[in-house]
Amino acid sequence: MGGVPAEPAKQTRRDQILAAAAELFARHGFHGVGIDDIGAAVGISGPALYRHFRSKDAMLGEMLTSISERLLDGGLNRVAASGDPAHTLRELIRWHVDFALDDPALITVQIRNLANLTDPDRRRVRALQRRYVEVWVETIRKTTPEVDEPTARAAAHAVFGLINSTPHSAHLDRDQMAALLSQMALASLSGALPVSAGAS
Amino acid sequence: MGGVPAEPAKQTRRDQILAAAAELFARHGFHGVGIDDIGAAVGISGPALYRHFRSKDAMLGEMLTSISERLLDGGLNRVAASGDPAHTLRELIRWHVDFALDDPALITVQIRNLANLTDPDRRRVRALQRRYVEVWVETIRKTTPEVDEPTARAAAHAVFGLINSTPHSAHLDRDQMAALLSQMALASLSGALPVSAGAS
DNA sequence: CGGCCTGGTTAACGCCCGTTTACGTGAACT
DNA sequence: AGTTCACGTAAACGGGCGTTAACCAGGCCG
Repeated sequence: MGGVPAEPAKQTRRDQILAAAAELFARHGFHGVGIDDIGAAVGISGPALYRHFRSKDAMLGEMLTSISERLLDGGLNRVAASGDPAHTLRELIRWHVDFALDDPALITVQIRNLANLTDPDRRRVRALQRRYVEVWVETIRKTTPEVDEPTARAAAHAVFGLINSTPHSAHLDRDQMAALLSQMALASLSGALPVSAGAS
Repeated sequence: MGGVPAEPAKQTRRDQILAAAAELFARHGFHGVGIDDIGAAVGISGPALYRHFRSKDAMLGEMLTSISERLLDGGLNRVAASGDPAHTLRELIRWHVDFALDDPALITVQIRNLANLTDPDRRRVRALQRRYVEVWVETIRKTTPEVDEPTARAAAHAVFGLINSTPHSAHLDRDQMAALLSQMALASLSGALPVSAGAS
């Protein structure tokens, strides 16, 4: 018990609110959650939130921006610390899988509530997301130079969809889930990408 | 064109409204779309919609129910008309890919707006979705009997996520997209499923 | 011709909910 | 001790929006 509760205290309230709000937004959607609900979730009631955030939209904005930044930063780090592209790709997959498994609520919110962002916030978030996608595209094309860029981009989106499916299943042990998703992601890329058949 | 416009005429208004509403819901979210917006999209204005639907929630309910029914029916048909499981699986993939590519708006709505359904509607939709997942799970387990049921279910969800990513990319030719998604889906299943490694 | 059903219209109602205001409290610093 | 500031509270405001009401045009049937 007698710990050192000094440094978490600074961030606690804001972050606590953001975490609670993320959970609620994920479950009920942005408009399905009232300001009072969010307050209640952290023990304070209603308009007290305005001591910490300018508006409800600002909460969502900050939430999605920070998610996108974290994703992008993690991706860039994996790429920077890498050897061959194949290894980098596996690292990217592992990174994204871990993220999705550790914060399913954030994933859900980011997917479902982009439309509820303020215009400038949405631009910011989209820009970050695009850069993150580019990290994947470059890595994919280094492992498999035959694929053209649009295909690589579509494949990246598909893999995101695959990994982000995690909030919908969730009835598997975390490690098993991580292994399954990683293997499927890798297989979907290495097994399908070189082939660009013309099916009609 | 002296055709036989008898039977389409009956459905037109309702379906036209549903189609327009689906497009709008997909883009702006259920609450981001006003009743007036939907009316404007089909040339009538506002409350005229109440001649065709009991409420705005009823529109969403009917929309999602019919999507789920169509998906399930299509799945059941492919399974019924099948030979070996491997072929059935490819048919299921093709079916889902075609659906997602032909109606990206419906896919988006179904993913993003489950939470906005009325409780009884949500139960109905979820029941249909579960049955659809079971169709996949059974087929998967017939092709690869070693995998346990929870894993097969998680894999099915992952494949849905992969295929349903289509609204996010969409900058590829339709046939190329179909081929890419089908190949990735198949690869993710056949390349990863037998392997159930214990990663830590 | 005259009534009825169908599918529109516009205006008004009423609620929900984000936001603002006015106010209170206790810790902290001078 | 007194001022200040961080953090809460409860009450009032105001707009947006789903829904309802009242009304109307036209096709069809008797």
